[in-house]
Amino acid sequence: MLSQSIEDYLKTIYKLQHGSDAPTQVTTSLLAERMGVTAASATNMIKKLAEMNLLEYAPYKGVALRAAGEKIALETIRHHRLIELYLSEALGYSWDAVDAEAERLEHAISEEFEERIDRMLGYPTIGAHGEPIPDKNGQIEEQTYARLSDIERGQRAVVKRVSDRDAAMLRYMNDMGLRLGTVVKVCEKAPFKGPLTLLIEADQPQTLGLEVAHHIFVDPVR
Amino acid sequence: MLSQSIEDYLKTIYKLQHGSDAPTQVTTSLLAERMGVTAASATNMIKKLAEMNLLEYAPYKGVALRAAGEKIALETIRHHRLIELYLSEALGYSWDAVDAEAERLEHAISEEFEERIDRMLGYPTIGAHGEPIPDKNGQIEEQTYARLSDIERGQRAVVKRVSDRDAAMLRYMNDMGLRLGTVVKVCEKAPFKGPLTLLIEADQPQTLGLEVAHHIFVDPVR
DNA sequence: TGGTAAATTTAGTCTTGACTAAAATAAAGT
DNA sequence: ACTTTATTTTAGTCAAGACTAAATTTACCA
Repeated sequence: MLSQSIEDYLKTIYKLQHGSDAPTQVTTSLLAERMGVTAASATNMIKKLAEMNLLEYAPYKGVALRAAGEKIALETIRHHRLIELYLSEALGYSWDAVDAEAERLEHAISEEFEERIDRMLGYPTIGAHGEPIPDKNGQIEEQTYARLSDIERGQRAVVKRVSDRDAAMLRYMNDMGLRLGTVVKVCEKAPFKGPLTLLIEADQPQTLGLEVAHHIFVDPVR
Repeated sequence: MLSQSIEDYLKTIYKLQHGSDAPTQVTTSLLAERMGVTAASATNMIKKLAEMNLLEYAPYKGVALRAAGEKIALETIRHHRLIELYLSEALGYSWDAVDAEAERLEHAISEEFEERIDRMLGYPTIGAHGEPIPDKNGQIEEQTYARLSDIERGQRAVVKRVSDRDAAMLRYMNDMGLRLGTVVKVCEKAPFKGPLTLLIEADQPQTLGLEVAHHIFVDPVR
């Protein structure tokens, strides 16, 4: 059994490599920042993971997962996303609360637990925030969506995924009435990176800062 | 936040102090054995817990929980038993599988999780194996039942609780058809600590070794 | 009551994964 | 191309919680 810490590092590296922010290289400092540790600590762990053949390490350059490391990362992500969805569907957790809870549970559950909630949820492929859930074999379908911030004025779009990085932002989006599948229409876009005005289904128009819109992924309609 | 290890020690001490096996003293070696560590390791932890005022420690004699330690123990036990019941009721876990899963989950769940499953289960007071579940304030109603091994021939009794110490034994009891609430009748008792013959409700009579019967707690009827 | 066996504690080590401070390397600007 | 700055790595610590081996205490029995 691998330590919780190792699983977390691998998961974080995977998400950095495949995230929508598309970093060229996964550097030590970036990883350290995401893990909430110092760069020195990250270097230590990187060396250990490289030693275990879980990743490719070019000192001073960055890291990349090897097949074995990616497998573990995907298993961990699968656990995380299944638990998030379960918390949301079966226990009524809100969008912004599932991540923190899943963060701890993902390291504690057995294969049996995973299988039971997977079955109970009907073998889902999309998580609570719209992320793809890797299957048991570690297969994952990474999707690429447009950002709401890039949608043209007058365009309508379906909310497909939201970033789960910031719980407060998730709560804000939730309180605005945004859900997965919600159809939104961009009514206005203020100039100079100003806020956009959004119409959510039959609701009243609301303004939304670019920063938030940047973390909402949509599929334009028509 | 206290470490997982500390919670486990406190929980184990509580169970030793209040268990049906009624040990006179909770000794270092007994605690070490239950925790699966060496006596030296147990001594270290005991000293640390005494330092934290969580328990009373008389070197070479034994330990006893102080109020603060008991509170933590009961919170941990509450988590454990709520999770066990949830796994059993909501996820279809078998009697013998809940303990191992709960053992890891109990340290990972939040207060919110606890509250949600508590509500979902209807604020239960009895756990999956018949143990009392401490309430949110750490109040617990310890019950004392007779052991099936002590029941006289011809007597009928209701299964109220089973020991959860040995998963294999739990599985065996389960496969025999024993459940909480099951009414059993002792048909025969072989001499010299021999097996007893049991009639389970409308079933065929079955023989059961004393060792197992010792771990089944019942309420005699009539 | 003294001697031995069993239980307990002490002393010292190990591993994991964090940290700080210092050294080394890479990158960027003049 | 050289210097400054930022990033990364190295070196050395620390805390938690386990371990083994040795020393100590208790308990029991002759």
